[in-house]
Amino acid sequence: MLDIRLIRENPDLVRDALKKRQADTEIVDKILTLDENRREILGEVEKLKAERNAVSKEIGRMKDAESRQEKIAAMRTVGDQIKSLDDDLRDVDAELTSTMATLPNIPSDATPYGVDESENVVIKTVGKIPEFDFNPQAHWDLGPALDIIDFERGVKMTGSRFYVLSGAGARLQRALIAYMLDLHIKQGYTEKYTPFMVKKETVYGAGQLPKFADNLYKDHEEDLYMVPTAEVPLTGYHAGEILEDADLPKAYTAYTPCFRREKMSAGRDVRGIKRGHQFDKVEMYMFVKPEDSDAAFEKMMADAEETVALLGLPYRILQLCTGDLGFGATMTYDIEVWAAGCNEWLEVSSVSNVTDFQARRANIRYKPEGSKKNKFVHTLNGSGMGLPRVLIAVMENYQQEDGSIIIPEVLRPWMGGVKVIK
RNA sequence: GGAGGGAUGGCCGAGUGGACGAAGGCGCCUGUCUUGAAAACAGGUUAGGUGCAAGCCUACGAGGGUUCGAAUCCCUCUCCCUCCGCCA
Repeated sequence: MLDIRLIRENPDLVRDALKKRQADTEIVDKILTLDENRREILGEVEKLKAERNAVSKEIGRMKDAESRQEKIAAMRTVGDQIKSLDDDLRDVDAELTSTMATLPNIPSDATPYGVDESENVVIKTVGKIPEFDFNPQAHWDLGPALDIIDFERGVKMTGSRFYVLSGAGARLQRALIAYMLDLHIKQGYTEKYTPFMVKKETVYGAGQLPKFADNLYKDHEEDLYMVPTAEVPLTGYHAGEILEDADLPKAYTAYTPCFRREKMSAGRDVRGIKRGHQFDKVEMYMFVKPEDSDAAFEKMMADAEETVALLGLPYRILQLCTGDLGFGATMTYDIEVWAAGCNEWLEVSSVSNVTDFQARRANIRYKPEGSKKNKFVHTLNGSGMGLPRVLIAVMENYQQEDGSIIIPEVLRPWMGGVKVIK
């Protein structure tokens, strides 16, 4: 959610932001009209309410029955007017809010302009793309051969794009989760275990609703949503709260499964375990003072990078351009790892500075030291990281000619002595 | 799933139709006193909207209703607690 004042006072800034995102700008005019309309009605109804309040107090003190009745009758009319204006106000308010809710955040000046993902900027590439003296296999061949990924049974039980990890495969994923959480704790994050199902308001607060309604799984009986990312419960964690200046920044990490309905046709992009409807992810999340969010962004980015670097995987960092930026983000870096069998870069992490966009929706503020006025915090989120794709990269990059997979050194503490999956 | 009880400011808690944004206490802040602190005393201490401002409006779990007027009466919902049932 953007600040209505910003839109009111600086509509061109907002229009410009929408253009950079390749989005239509007429929504701005709609908002301006609704806002003007709202304030006009508000002024009117508040004047009437002030009158009613004053006269009602008078009535309470009046002794003379006749003039008292007169006042009561007069106020009955005013009451009707108020009711009708209040109805109008509610309608305009609701429309204004729902329209505002569809407006994306304003890209940072540091975000490069671009039309779509083809214009994202590669910031750096680290590590060498491994070379094999044999033909490296993709995980969808390696996995079933080692009996660590079972596609058929996943499909049998649930449907396409579901799978079962088995034996050392399941354990390897669990090792990755434990490795990531323990590393993030060392980096200064506090671990949270959150609900995996949340209320509509919680999803809305994180900015996933209304825009991504079609991509969410929902329990209609209880009106609960399955989380599409831990970002949702971690944003909701402090929703409606006023945080203490001294308690900031707050840095959290959480492991959750993520559930996404997104319907995509079968093909290269969804092959194997690249893009299931259910996947695991470890997330980093921060609540910071506005003046600290740039530095927090750099830290989170460094933390994400360390996570992939310690695994010994070749990776590259991309800065998203304005046309590819997520709905709530002002600036985003993606980390992609090289997958030797798929022969492509896979996105495993996305780190974003959301500024006050989620905080405004979820109403998360803090009391600045020595100031009376509460301010919205800035929030940042970053994956650290998406499990299936890291699993793919480990499997494919650490494979050997006989189809076995060497376990990276950093994961061995959680592998119970297993050094090679064969 | 059934029965009952409850929800008021940072916390405790009073308030059953009229000067109540809300008594009292605790906590916190400021001042007086003090070398300093404590104590005592005095004052202050919710958030949002709107307006150039003075101010005005809104909010006592949420939403609706009754009324000239609602923390207070009525309806619906949500959450919490106790007991029964069921259950990892």
